[in-house]
Amino acid sequence: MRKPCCDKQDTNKGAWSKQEDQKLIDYVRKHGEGCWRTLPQAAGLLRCGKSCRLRWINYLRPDLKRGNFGEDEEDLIIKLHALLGNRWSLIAGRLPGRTDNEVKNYWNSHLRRKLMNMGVDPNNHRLTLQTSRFHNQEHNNNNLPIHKAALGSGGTPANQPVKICNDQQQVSDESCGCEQLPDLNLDLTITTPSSTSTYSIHNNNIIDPSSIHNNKTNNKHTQFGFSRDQAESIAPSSTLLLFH
DNA sequence: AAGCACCGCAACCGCATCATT
DNA sequence: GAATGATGCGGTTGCGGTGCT
Repeated sequence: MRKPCCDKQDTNKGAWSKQEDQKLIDYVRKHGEGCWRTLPQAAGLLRCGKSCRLRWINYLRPDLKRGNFGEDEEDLIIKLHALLGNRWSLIAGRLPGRTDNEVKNYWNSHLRRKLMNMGVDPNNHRLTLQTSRFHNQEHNNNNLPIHKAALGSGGTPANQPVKICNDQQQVSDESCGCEQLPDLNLDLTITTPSSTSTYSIHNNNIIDPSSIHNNKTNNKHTQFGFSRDQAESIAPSSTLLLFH
């Protein structure tokens, strides 16, 4: 049986005070991140290490970008969620200055609803019947990706609630009478700001340029922020089609 | 102005994963 | 390979703010 991460009797819980914040900031500035377990005592905080870590990462870190998410960030989150699922830390890793908690909260409070209003199941990023039709029509009308078109300002289909085929149930294109989805010709490229390398997803194949060099790293995670295992386990979804 | 409902965010909790011995 | 400890992650909760009646 594992010991609890801290002695809960002697720790504060709940909102952080300014003094606590300042202590944490001072300590991390002096000693850097890490050793979260011993940090509270060393910094004179009556908090558990996990709590300190969370506070620092989600709120006190100097490189945090606070404020509303931009449209491009929204787009990226949706794309990445379609690729990665609820791997918030990986998604946040692609958004400079954003934390996993922030991205997760934003997804749950804004983007989920937006997608649902667009007739996209936020869990599997598949279109439902009504909006498939809408999508086809929309797609024919202009070449904007549906997310761009729908999330953009003005005249969004989100303004017009869309009937979902079947509550909580993934609706297959076939069962809804939609035409078969065309063969994927998806070319979604992910780049890191610090790297010229990319993962390309093309025709359902994930191409990792680094594999060419066969770098033997022990790291589970690649420099791209997610492992090849993860990337390879990603199944293409309808949302990705939207960006086709 | 008061009560209520809803929403967004910060924080907590439990489990998973990684590193070390 | 097993055991143990530290850290990271994702789901969930609870509180405070805001808008509506």
